[in-house]
Amino acid sequence: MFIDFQEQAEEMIRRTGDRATSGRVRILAVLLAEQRAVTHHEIEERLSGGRRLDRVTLYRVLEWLNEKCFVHRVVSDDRVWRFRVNLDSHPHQHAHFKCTRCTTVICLDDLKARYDGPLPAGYRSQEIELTVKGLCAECL
Amino acid sequence: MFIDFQEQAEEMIRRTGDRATSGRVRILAVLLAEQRAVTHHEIEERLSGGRRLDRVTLYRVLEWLNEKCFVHRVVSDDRVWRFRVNLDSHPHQHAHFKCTRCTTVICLDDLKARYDGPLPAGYRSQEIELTVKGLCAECL
DNA sequence: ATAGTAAACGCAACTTTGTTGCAATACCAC
DNA sequence: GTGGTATTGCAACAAAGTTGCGTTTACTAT
Repeated sequence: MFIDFQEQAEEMIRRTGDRATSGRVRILAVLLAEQRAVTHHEIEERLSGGRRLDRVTLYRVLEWLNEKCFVHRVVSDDRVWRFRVNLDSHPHQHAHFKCTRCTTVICLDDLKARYDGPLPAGYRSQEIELTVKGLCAECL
Repeated sequence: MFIDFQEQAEEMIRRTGDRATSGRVRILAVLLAEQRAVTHHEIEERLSGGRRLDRVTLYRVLEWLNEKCFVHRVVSDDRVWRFRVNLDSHPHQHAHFKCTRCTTVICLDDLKARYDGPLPAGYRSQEIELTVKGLCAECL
């Protein structure tokens, strides 16, 4: 098990063959340390300590991490993307839970989102997005 | 069955007791005529014929229609809200299909979105949002 | 260790989507 | 028709994300 997320992040990034820049390492480390889907804004806050990192760079790194399948995007009704690391034991196809009070998003790993119902003729399903909205333990 | 959506829209609105303004009638008529969830932008286009209608008014009318349960919002990963009329036979809790090529959104009325799996202890589910993404018959 | 080079980055400006405050207008009741 | 108030239109703002371009940085080859 990795204790140092920074180190783990760097190793993951190097394996892609692309450059292990300080921005990529720091951002992925933040995501690895987090247990839930975090917004662009939340990542920015957690990075505020070290060297300045531009908003745009953060957007581009997140897009890159998504391409490399290190993270996945979570959509929400507040029109803000959230990002979460894909651990090995974390399949891409799964549901999310969003608390309607504190807006925290977690992944429901236990469940593989499924849709077995009928689609109109000629339609083909590629991916499922399932969000359960409600109250988390803190807000209940 | 109503042939004139304008007329149907006006009647629906009058029953609320609120004012039947031309904006509300026209917007609801557009939504009644449509068989799918449409974006703010698409509604604007369909209204371009008549008198000028401000963007802001459109936003406010859509919010009002949502409050009155005449329409419901559909979330999507392009961060754009879509709106669809709630016909009587159209329960609020249902799934949506979004074509990944033409971005058209339809409602999967046959299916009542359900999530029976486990939530973490202390969590309570209020609402489900299920979107099936794939290719529609036109784009396949 | 050093230099060359392409990939990333930072900055500034822009776009899209949606919101707010306030004065002007248009519904509806009378 | 007249008047009061719910809506509207305008202008300005806000948040989230994107694009273009010159500068810096990380890797590669020496």
